[in-house]
Amino acid sequence: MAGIKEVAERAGVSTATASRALSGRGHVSPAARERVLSAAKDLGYVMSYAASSLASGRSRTVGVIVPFINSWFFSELLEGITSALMSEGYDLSLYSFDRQGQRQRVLADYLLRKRLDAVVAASLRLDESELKQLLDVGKPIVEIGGLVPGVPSIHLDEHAVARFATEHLIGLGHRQIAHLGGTAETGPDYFPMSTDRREGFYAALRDAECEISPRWDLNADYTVADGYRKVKTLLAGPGPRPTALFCSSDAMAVGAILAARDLGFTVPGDLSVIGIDGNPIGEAVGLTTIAQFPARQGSQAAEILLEHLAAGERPMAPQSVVVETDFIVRSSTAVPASR
Amino acid sequence: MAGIKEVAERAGVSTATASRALSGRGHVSPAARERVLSAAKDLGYVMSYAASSLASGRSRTVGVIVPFINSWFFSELLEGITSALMSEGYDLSLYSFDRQGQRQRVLADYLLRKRLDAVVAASLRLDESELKQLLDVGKPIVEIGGLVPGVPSIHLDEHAVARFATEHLIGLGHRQIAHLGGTAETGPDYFPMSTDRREGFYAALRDAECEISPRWDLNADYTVADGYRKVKTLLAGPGPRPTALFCSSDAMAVGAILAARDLGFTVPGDLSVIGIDGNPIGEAVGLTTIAQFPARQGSQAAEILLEHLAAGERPMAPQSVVVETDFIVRSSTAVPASR
DNA sequence: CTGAAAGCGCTAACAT
DNA sequence: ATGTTAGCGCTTTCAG
Repeated sequence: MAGIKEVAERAGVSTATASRALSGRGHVSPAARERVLSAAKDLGYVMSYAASSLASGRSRTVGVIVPFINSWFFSELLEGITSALMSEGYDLSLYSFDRQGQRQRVLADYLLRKRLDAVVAASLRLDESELKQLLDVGKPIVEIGGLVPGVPSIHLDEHAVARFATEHLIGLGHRQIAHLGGTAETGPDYFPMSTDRREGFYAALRDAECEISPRWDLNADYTVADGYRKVKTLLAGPGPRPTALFCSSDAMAVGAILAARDLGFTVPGDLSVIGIDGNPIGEAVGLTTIAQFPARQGSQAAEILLEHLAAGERPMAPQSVVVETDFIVRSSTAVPASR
Repeated sequence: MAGIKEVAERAGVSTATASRALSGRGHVSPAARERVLSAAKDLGYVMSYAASSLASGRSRTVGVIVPFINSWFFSELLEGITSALMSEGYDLSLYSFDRQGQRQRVLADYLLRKRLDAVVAASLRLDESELKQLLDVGKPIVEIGGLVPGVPSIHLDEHAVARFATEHLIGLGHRQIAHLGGTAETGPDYFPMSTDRREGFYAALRDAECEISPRWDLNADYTVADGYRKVKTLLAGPGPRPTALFCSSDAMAVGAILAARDLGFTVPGDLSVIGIDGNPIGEAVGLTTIAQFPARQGSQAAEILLEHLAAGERPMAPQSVVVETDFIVRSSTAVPASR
């Protein structure tokens, strides 16, 4: 297998010039560059990343940490990050942990050493010392969907979005509105995702002086199945029923709609349902939702990092990007039936 | 930042011994090992993977190639691969391509060079020359869900599974059975996923001498939304309706059930529906399905690779593992209504 | 703009 | 069991 030495020889230049021509760093005469490039092509030259990385300190690899992969949001996110990274020739190293000392190992070993040029962390909860470590090492990092002081982040305005969704229901005339949020924690490693949404929801309720009932505050694990279960229990139970339901995710909202239908209720006739996400799964049940385009968030995060890496070593400005959302009105929300 | 040299010094041994103690390769006296390990801990030593990789030719990184990330099957797969890899301290490099020369670049640059120790390819269609390259380089590789001659693979017996599902419907008394398969291609890079399932379906139909109608042969893109659309068109259209429907994926089956319900049909009363996957999304609509546990497939693939890497360099035996499935009967299938 | 040469930090013979 | 030493293949000063 040909190395840079063979390429240089064939092109009649030194390995230094070959390296410069190949990497695009430093000046090389057009003629020399041309010869190097074609020599490389002739020989089927492929750079050794290990060697390059050892010598230069750059690895052309970005680490991505997610709480789990199999969820609509995070897999879309990954999709976006992957494509942004690949089109710049960067590698993506994927990490996901939720138990044991894996967290320590990943954060310490992988992030702190030359292995990674940058990190995108989704919902990752960094404590002070971890953050300090990362910043000390000078690794660019961006958070998606979580706030860590001092770290650039991309996220939606959870509070405002939840409030907006709730106000949509209120605007339609609903006063009895239930809340289906995410289960509190994904463990200590990651941010709970729906805390701010819950607050936005209640803020809207309070402003409109709607009744607030703890019986109408549900939590599920973000899946269709659990949303179905929890909402079925609520609707089938005794006591007054809400006329509308706010869900922290579309998947749970779909579960909720199916549960309502199974009990003989109509949506939106007997129950209006709104979700957050823009998960296509909602289409088939006509779910009204607020779309947040996670793939775009992912590629945006990657681009910020890539730009930073291209520009050089100055520390990252802790910018905070609030992503745009679309309000998608379908058929799951309507004015409440008059009683 | 401390290197192996400092660690060796502090432990009072040579770097060679330190290296051996740290990596576990070669013999080191318990005493020396102890001293090295504690010196490493004291200094917060973290190995440089670039250097290690350059010197040893091993990168402790496994490449994973998937057609896309955001689908239940592939993200479950990834989940399984990730956890198997992480628990052995391996890194996972994620690739996904569907256009441009990315394919070439990934296959040539990444797989052929020292960057990766092994590869798991999901549904990846390798042509002869690519395969030859990979085998020449001696990189262990396992395919999931696709057959490439000479490459070890993990997959279900698509034909048998589809046949089994179809025979379940036939066994209930159905004779008018429609087929909802996957759209033919994901591009030239990957295997179409449902070809064998389609054949198994028709084999069962032929054996039972059921009628076969091209009008009842649908294709969708594996999503709930598209399944919904296609089935709604079928059921709302003129002409005889099937009494049962076989779907190549649970997501499409869910779409089908929702479409049927929206048209006022009951499932399974007017239409029995069966899927393949074991996607939890089917739970909420009572979908009968054949579960295939992709996460398990992923970790199995990773374990095969890891074992091979641990054992040394002999070429991989092109074993072919057929994964187990579970038949999960819920409420979407029943005997046809007598007409 | 180009070349010579000194490493990057670790591993693996080889020798002891 | 341990130490010595020669690289792994590339990048990057530093001279020219």
